[in-house]
Amino acid sequence: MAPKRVDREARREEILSAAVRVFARRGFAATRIEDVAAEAGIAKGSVYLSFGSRDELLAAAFARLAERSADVLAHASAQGAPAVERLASLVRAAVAMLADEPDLTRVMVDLWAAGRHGGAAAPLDMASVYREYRGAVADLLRRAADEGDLRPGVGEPEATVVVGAIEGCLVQWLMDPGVRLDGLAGTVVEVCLSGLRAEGGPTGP
Amino acid sequence: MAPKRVDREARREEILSAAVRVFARRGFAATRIEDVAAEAGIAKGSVYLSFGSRDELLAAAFARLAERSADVLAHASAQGAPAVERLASLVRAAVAMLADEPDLTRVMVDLWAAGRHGGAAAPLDMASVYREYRGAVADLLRRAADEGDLRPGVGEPEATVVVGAIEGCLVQWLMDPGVRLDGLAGTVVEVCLSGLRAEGGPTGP
Amino acid sequence: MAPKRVDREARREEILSAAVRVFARRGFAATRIEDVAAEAGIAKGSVYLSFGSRDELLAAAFARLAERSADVLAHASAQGAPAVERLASLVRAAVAMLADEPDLTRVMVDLWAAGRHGGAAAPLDMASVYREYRGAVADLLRRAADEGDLRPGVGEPEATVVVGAIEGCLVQWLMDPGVRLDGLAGTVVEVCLSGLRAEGGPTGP
Amino acid sequence: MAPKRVDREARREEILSAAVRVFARRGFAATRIEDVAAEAGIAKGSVYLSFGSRDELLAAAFARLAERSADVLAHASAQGAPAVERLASLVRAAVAMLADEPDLTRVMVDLWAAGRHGGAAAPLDMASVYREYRGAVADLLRRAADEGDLRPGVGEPEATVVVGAIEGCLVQWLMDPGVRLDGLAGTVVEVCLSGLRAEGGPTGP
DNA sequence: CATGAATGAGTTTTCATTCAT
DNA sequence: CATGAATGAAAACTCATTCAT
Repeated sequence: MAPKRVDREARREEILSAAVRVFARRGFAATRIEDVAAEAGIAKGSVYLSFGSRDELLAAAFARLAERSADVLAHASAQGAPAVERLASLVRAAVAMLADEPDLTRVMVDLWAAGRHGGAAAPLDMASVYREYRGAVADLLRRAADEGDLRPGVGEPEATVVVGAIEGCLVQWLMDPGVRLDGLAGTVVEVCLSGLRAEGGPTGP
Repeated sequence: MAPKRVDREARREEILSAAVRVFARRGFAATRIEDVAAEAGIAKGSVYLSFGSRDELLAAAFARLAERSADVLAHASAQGAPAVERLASLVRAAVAMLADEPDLTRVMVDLWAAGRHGGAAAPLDMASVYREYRGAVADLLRRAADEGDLRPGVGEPEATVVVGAIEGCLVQWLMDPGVRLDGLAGTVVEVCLSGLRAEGGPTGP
Repeated sequence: MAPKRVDREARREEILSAAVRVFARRGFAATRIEDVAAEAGIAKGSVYLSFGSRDELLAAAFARLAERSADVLAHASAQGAPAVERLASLVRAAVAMLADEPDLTRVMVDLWAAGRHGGAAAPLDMASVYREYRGAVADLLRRAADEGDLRPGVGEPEATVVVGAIEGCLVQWLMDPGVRLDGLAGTVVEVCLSGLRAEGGPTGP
Repeated sequence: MAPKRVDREARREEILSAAVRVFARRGFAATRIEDVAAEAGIAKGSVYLSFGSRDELLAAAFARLAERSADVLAHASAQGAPAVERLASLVRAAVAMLADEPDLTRVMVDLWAAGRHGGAAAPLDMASVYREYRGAVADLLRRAADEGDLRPGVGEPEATVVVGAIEGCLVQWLMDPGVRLDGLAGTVVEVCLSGLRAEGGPTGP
């Protein structure tokens, strides 16, 4: 009976992985349950032994992403280094996570679409995920300011831009795989934290 | 014949606007031709007098967006002011365009989704749109560096981040309307161009 | 627009009639929407222009039956003749109605089945139909007793048996078409009202 | 080997009883094999060790009913009392049987439905059951007439009405549990055999 | 041109039945 | 024998698209 639990869960993961691969390839909208089954090497009906509906597959993909995001945030909050560095680490970890799971990352756009309207079942609370990212980043920004490494007054709006920079690069990569995600983390840190202006150059826009 | 052309075009625009409104509300996936017709106050079949298919409606929405983007870029390249300022103007114009057309902006996520896979007819060349934005921004970044306002060596990667910052904030707003787009442009300019580091603070990451 | 209403209604009736024919032939459980469409000479999807679901077809059949029943009862209550005679008329009218619509009558058993459990949509309030029949019969029984034609004390239980006699003969006809419905009304009246006992024979069981 | 046979048979009966309970509750159409298995406390596949198919379960329920009916008829034909009394006994026995097995009785409507069309395997020969009932009743009616207790000329048609009265009351009870089956037997006997007309009242309709 | 009824391909979902463990 | 995961046939229902009026 113990193995049952394991098998059930393992099978669920297998199917979900297959689903994520197909979603990444064809997009959620164009993916039929049968495509997922074929990718997983099982019969159509078997998908329903692990997932209640097509939408539940997308919800599960979201859950996987949310879990990865939570991991990233958990690691980020555990250190004792200067806040700027911890912030840089957070950005790097977030990008690394996306790069580690390119298929899940490619599904992101479908999660956004499903998050905005609702496929009944799970509301896909995308909002929370970003809220937590922003919160963590804003917190580190403020600490870094306190530590004198960033200018005073930074907060939520700046955090939105930092988080946005990552997601926005992601969008460009999704639309045009020619855009590289490689150096992304470094560039984001550089641009957002160090700034682009010349040493001694003008301060404001 | 002239009025015919005008009428045809006007009707097409009316329907497209109706479609964009519904797409913004329900999402493209959940929008049926009949919903668009109802929103436009016409009969289902009449939509087909202006658009060849459901996908063509989305393609037209994309075209509208692409057109607005082109306008933004056209304006940006016409001035004689310092490049940093022109860059700031470009960011502001891009954000203003999105804010001016919130419904079209809300459809963006569906355009991204359709851009990534093939919605039959028009491939929705999202890639080009962002490529042009990046090109324009990268160009201005380099000029600004030449003019001594930004540090040397800035280019495509930095442009990707700047463009990404805008799109990424947009994503957050789409997921969570609580996020404000108001001051966005200013913050993006501030963060990306001026940088967040304290005056005299550390230079690199 | 007026013709629209008529056409819509006429089309609905046509489809319903087709459905009743197929239900009578194959039974509701074994009838696919496509069978109904084929019988009506239209396409599957067109059935859905008039009926929201398969169950709605059965509900509509029930409505038709309920309507016919109401007609029967309405006529029965309109006369000035002696109550026994009006009762006999009621029985005859009820049987005549069933004989007039043999297909609808054959569907009865499916309506009973659906009435006992519920195909969501319409609860198929079979109970009311029989309640009204019993009420009308009980009423006439009491009047006839008052008029001295029937023994005193007759009421609901006897009405249940009278109504039951009709339905029960129907059941036997449904199971075995060899059973004739022809003289049924007469026999029911004879058995129930006049009784089977010999003149001057024993009174009670 | 003997115990094997017994066990097999006992298990079959257990499952059948479970099936009848579920059929009574949900109706045959809405009952899945899994529901039956759950009610019987066994696994889905195990049902197939005793029954070849879902329809066979219904057929078995029919067989159980047919068996009970045969018992009723067997007892009825064994006595030496006056035919009217034996007839009254038969009616009472038939009603008592139904009252003893309310779930099986509730399944009746599904048996009727299945009897009228072909549920594959066994044709559920409902017709015979009623034919035998009618035969027995007609026989007793004729004897009672011969014995001078009922008027001459009674036969099949009257038997159909007597049998029908029982089944028809059953139908009303099925549709509306508020209808009581308690005094039913007595009322049927009273109405059909003694008649409702006032002593010395009019003879015919 | 405008309409909306008609069509039928396409999908999801269910569930009886099988069979390896 | 018992089990329940796996299968895939079957059906309901949807909706883009067409076209007669």
